Amino acid sequence: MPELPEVEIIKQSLEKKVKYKTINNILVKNSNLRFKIQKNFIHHLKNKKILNISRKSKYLVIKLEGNIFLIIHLGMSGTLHYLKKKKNIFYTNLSFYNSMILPKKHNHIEIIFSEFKIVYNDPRRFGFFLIIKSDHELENYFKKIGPEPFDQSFSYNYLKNKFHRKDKNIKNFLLDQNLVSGIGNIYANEILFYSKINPLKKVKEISKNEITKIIKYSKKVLNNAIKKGGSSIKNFKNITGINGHFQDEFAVYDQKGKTCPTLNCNKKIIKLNISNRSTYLCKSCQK
DNA sequence: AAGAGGCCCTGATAGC
DNA sequence: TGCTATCAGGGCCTCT
Repeated sequence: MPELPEVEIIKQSLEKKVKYKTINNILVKNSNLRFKIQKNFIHHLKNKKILNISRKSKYLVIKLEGNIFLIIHLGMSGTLHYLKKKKNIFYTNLSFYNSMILPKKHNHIEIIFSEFKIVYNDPRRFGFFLIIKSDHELENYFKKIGPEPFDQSFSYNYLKNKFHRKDKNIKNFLLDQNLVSGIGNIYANEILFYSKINPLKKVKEISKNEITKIIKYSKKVLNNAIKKGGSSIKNFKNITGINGHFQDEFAVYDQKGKTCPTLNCNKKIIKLNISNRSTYLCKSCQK
């Protein structure tokens, strides 16, 4: 579900609630997430104060006392929910992603604080929680992950080198987290539309001018999505509170059959399947 | 050895 | 209404 902008929104709201707070307890109701919850998971988190919350591409990184890091990845369907305590009862107040009422099923992990708790819900269980025990190990964990579009190292020369003689198409390149991180299927479609590049174009064929556009629009699209609070699609039925609004501005994603938003282009948006991911484009604008 | 596709899993929706 | 098939925001693993 969440790509870089959604994880950034979650990070910001989570930070407000949990920074400098101490974890009282952890409840693991289902340890079978993408990866099995580690054996000493609870031990490493219990009674630890949260010192910092950061985001690395689509990962949340929570730093705790004692050089312990909790990595959370939300996979396709993971959401975090803030529940406030009143007279020893936890009330749903606000979720970090969708602001929906806490679903009845698939609440796998609860992180309990004195005045509230954070509940992790994930129907598909593609997400995971992982404990990392040192700075060194953390550095190592993210070693293979490519730069995010906001990084200095996501530069013209970086892309020029990575594109050189490579047969990969540009859509798959943007989705490969080892090459550039944080972009998922929605934003890959959007970035290529604004860059006027056909998703099937081989990266070795991409021009200098197009490289510049990819860099420009990767930042622009992601930044704009963050400003709009991310994209909330496929909402649950009972929603209260804050949603993201970027889905209202999709140029091509999920817009099959609609008219291309480019001025004076009257062609329809088409849908292709590339490596089993839905791909939307305007054949006339994207060459 | 790079690159494409299968697969992990549940739920929503479309079509019959 | 109720069945079946298809699809979904990710990414690891296995094939070729």
